[in-house]
Amino acid sequence: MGRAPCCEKVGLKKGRWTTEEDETLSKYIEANGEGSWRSLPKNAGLKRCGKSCRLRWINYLRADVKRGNITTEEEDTIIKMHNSLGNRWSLIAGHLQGRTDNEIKNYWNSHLSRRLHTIRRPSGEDPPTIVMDLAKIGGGCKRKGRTSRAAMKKNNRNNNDSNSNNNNKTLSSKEVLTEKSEGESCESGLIDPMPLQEESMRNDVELLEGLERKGMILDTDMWVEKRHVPAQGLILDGGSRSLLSEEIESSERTCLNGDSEKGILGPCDGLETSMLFCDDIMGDGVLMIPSGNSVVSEEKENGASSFSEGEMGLVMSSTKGTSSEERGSGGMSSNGESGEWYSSGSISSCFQDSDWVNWNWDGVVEGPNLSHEGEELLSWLWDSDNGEVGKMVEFEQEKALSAWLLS
DNA sequence: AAGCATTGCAACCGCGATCCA
DNA sequence: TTGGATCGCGGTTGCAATGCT
Repeated sequence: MGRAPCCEKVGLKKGRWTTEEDETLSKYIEANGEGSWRSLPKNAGLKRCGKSCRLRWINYLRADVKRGNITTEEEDTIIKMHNSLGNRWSLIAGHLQGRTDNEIKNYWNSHLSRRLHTIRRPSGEDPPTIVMDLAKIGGGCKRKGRTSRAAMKKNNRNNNDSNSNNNNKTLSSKEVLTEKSEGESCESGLIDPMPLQEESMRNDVELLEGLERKGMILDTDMWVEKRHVPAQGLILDGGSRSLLSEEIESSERTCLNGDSEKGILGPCDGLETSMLFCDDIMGDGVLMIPSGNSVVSEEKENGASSFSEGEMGLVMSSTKGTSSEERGSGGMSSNGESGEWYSSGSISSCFQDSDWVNWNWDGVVEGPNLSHEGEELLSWLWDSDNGEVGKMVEFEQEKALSAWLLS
């Protein structure tokens, strides 16, 4: 038996709320207060589900709901907090005055998630093959269809203030990101590096080379040509995934196992490689793990929900693949294997030695150690970003830490 | 001008958490 | 302690709005 419905659905109205319904709901709640959502529609004379009434009130009718566009400050806060907290929209919304979880969630899904990461592949012949830069996101190639409202507003703003962006102003990476993201054309995913990003790219190169020295796989060619999987795996972002997907799918030696809809690729007969794609915080992720282990099959059964918490840049060093269970929410593997993990909003710092943290699944679950989520939050706090964003969210960081501790 | 493609947002849905008798 | 009722959250869907061809 399933649970009882929250309300009698027969005869209830669905879809958009009319102004009359809004007025009715508002007047009733103003007179009687919030709560008792189940009985509210009947008492108020609304042919709506109680849940629908609650949602309408919380997301739209409440007096303290903030209208208008998400500001850049709010956007930065969202990004930072999402990096640490994952899809905990209500928690994030709690740090943004007047914003609802639904609004934050929608904004994330429609604006932020697809432009936070991308992959670059220099045309040069030398490795490293993969270069990632936070600011290289882009909405991809020129698209058809409606320009985003944000872009329209931006265009309007730019038209009104045509000189504002032509004065060699140094853009923050996010600004660059935003500028690049809206409907600009690109070629094969390659974008000329912005001056501001060159150092970051160098860091990426150095760090990725460092990881390669650690024996981790860094080179897509290695994957495509050698199909050799070292003892480690690497989660990449959506851009990496796309690139790898293209290359691997174009390879004769590769086959999809039919679970591609779930995001699982491989294992393939005769190959040593398995890949697990997972939706990640910033869109997509790729987890590369050795085939023949239990992780792949487990993930198939469980719908590849691992790593959906949204952490970015997880690096595995376990040879047996320990990460089959959900991370971040207590559902850790209990097989007691240990490894290393890292989380960051940028893969650049992902491979810095100092950022490597030894973890132990058992410890995460039951020991006094910080949970994964906590580690992430702390890593964010430790990662003293002296930039504007970092300053701006200091207070939010404190609140986030408090919220996390309380939770 | 019409149809198509795409976006963004409001709303719905299912489920876990919490409350309470 | 138990189980039903309710709340709250996050994922997903539907559709109006809008730009492009």
